[in-house]
Amino acid sequence: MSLSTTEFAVLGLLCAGERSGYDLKKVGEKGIGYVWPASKSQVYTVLPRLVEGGYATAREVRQERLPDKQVYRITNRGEEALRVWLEEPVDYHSPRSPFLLKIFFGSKMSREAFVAHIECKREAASSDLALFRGIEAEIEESDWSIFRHAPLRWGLAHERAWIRWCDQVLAEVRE
Amino acid sequence: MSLSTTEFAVLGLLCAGERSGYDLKKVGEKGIGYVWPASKSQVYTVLPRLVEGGYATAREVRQERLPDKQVYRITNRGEEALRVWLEEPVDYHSPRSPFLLKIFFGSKMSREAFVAHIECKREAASSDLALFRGIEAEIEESDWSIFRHAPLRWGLAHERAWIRWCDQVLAEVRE
DNA sequence: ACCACCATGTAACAGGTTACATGATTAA
DNA sequence: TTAATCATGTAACCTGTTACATGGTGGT
Repeated sequence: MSLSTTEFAVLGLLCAGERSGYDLKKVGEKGIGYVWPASKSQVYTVLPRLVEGGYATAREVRQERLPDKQVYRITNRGEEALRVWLEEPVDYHSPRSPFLLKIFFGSKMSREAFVAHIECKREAASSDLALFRGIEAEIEESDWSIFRHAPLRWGLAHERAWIRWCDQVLAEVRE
Repeated sequence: MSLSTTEFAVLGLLCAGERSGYDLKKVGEKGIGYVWPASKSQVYTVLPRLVEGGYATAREVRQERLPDKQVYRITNRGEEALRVWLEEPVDYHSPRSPFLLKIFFGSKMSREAFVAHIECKREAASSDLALFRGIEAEIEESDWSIFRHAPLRWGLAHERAWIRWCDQVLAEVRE
């Protein structure tokens, strides 16, 4: 029985301590959210499978006022499986980009639509950049390790590269 | 009946003229391959669906020596559908990166494994960069439009950004 | 009164991958 | 003779998304 990437992502989050599905969904959004987004239902689907495979254990927690919940804890086996997976090489198949696909077929659309696409992408990149900068600022107070910093820095570099690219393309189209 | 991104990608390729499934698979590999890779079986699955929807027509071509083949041609309806889709805005949800996911959980792996990941990524980026540079050189002879140039230039910028990022991370880890 | 948050799940569906299956021709 | 190219498809499977379904608590 092998685990999916999402399952390993959940195991990774469980390393920080006991969590419910609901917690994971929230914690997941900020943090690994922009690296490996997972839908709520996917998280709930995955958790019992981890228990089944012996990678985690579940425990019911009774609450007053609030609904009862299932809380999951990673097992030794889970930690070991995570470590092994983490240390395995990744394969870098280029991720699909519907955006670049449209640009590629840019000759089949109106000039206005093409420009609009680039402008829109530029704005999206700007706003993501601002978002990442916000996170960066927060981090500087609390001190984060390189493992959190590095992906964030990629985010920053990536969005900046997109902005430069958009500007170049816009300049060329307008001349 | 709505089309998937792969179906639009195929329609886009069919704009250049009649093609068989086999042709598309090959043409697809170089060109849009690094922007929207499609497996052989996916192409063959998609083609009859395009015909069914009236976006393309199929015609059998008899060949001597070589096996007979189905050749597909885009219809007016197909061209129109493509144009409409192309001009629609894209949503930019951050693509999943198993690589960054592993980096994020870098504290759970050995230092050596971590360094190996970064070095490996750097090499992959270098070799992709070389590949893109090769394509760029070819292009300069034949003259390509901005629509082909722009995605390629993104590829170049992207790989260069990765290399810089890897170097930064390696420097930090080693100190 | 209404909305957001807590909390968990199921079912249907979409999109895609991998492996399986076949078989002639041609160049090294 | 071995492998690559031409040529097409099916079937099983995996992963993930969206919509559906429920219901109490607490703030504005």
